[in-house]
Amino acid sequence: MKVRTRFAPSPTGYLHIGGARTALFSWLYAKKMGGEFILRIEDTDRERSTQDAVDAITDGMEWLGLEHDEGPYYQTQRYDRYKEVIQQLLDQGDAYYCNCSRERLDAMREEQMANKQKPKYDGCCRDKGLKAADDTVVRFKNPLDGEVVINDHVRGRVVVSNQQLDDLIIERSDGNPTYNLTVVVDDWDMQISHVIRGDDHLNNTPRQINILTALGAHIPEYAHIPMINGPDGKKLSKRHGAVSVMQYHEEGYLTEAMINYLVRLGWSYGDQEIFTLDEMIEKFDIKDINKSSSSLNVEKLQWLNQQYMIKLDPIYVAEQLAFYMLEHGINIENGPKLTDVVEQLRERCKTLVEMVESSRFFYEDFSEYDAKAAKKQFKADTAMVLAELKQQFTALDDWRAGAIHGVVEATVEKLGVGFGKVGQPLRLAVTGTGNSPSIDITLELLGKEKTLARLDQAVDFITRQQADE
RNA sequence: GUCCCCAUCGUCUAGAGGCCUAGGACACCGGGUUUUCAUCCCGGCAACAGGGGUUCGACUCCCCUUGGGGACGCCA
Repeated sequence: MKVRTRFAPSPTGYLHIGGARTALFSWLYAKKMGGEFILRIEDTDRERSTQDAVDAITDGMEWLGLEHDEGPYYQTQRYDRYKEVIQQLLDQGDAYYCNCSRERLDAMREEQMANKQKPKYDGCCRDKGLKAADDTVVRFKNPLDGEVVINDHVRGRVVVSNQQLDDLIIERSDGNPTYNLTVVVDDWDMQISHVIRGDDHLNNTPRQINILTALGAHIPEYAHIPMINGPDGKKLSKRHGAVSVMQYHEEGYLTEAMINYLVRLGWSYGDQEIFTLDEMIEKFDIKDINKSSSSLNVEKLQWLNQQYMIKLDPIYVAEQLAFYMLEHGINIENGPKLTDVVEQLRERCKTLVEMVESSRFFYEDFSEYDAKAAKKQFKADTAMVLAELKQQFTALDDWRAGAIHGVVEATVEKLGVGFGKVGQPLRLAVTGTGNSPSIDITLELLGKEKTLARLDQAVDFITRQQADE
């Protein structure tokens, strides 16, 4: 049987990190097995489903590179089919109409809780033979006894007694089908071979298997993967910051790093930490997925991101960087080539957004210096050092790192001071901060004109500073 | 409350009864390279939740306790 997996989000919000990983695992497995990956939008909750959320999810999938081979299917467009299946269930006596009021249901639940029982529908209308009416729902006749066995590929054998289950609603009084019915019908119709989903659905699985069985449908393989917790080990929530995968995009992470981080969360292949996409596809296997939930750790993501910035082709990284430059209002026409920036800064930055900020001085002038660095580097005699440097640089025609380095060294010698007395003030003067790539390369990329202007500006600044004291 | 699931360093994880003096990675702390900051290299800190079994032998198997998570909706 051909492997067909699916990702079936409900469009009620952004694509969160847990969903993204579930999608990744499904996608990887399909790719590995030469199968297909299907995208299905579960939008039967008309109150909460929005087009914006659909867009947010597809944007996230696109950013991660998780292309689907089929779909997206929308459940709201398959209502005729659900009706048909509900009718079939009704006809064969596996479903019935129920007119119990919400009040009665609520009261019953409360009483059962008070009696320390598991709340469940009591089957009140099961044998009443009610006809369809405005206030009736359709319930599935769940088997009264026996048990359902799930041979989960991650969890192993899970057994649930039918006595724990109840007759769930498959069609609301407004005629809309419910989740447990639509999933079953879709997984069946779409010939899904492996249902890979979050383990919050493990409890739904026995119900779904019962419906599938009543329908005479083939039961798919199941793999319930654990949840992802926040850095504090508690349930993921907005308080933790980045829950939406697109937020990581905004913060300057590469999709390669994100995918690599995600795949290692709950899955491993020996001691290997870094995987190319092809390696992932080759080495991924459901049986190697962990059973326990894991917590998010941004430091590791950052480390991976830097590894990828260093490892990937600078041309590619520069293309990514261009997006952030624009986003952060930097005109890249005003400075060095982005590939040069990438090559010089990738070992000093964890994210592309960081790289934007660290390279800003190449493109934009500034009027303030890093206070701490200024206090340390801009001393009374610094103006003289910088003035001397300016004079030397003005006379330099060969504006390349090697020659620039020579000038700095000559100045150090001429003034009879340590390199630190020259290099650091120079760095601060041209970048506004205490750190940058090596000073000669920094100057080469910055250009002669800007270097001279900034030396002037720094001399001015120091002179005024002296006057103030 | 009832049912289901889970449990190795702070975090991600290796470990399928002897290979474990429990390995790797991130983070952290030292040291080296680097006339800035990083990168890189070397070293260090740090875990089998607790208690019972089974076994010649348990991180590995079973049971209990504890702790965490999930489900219990005319949400998905």
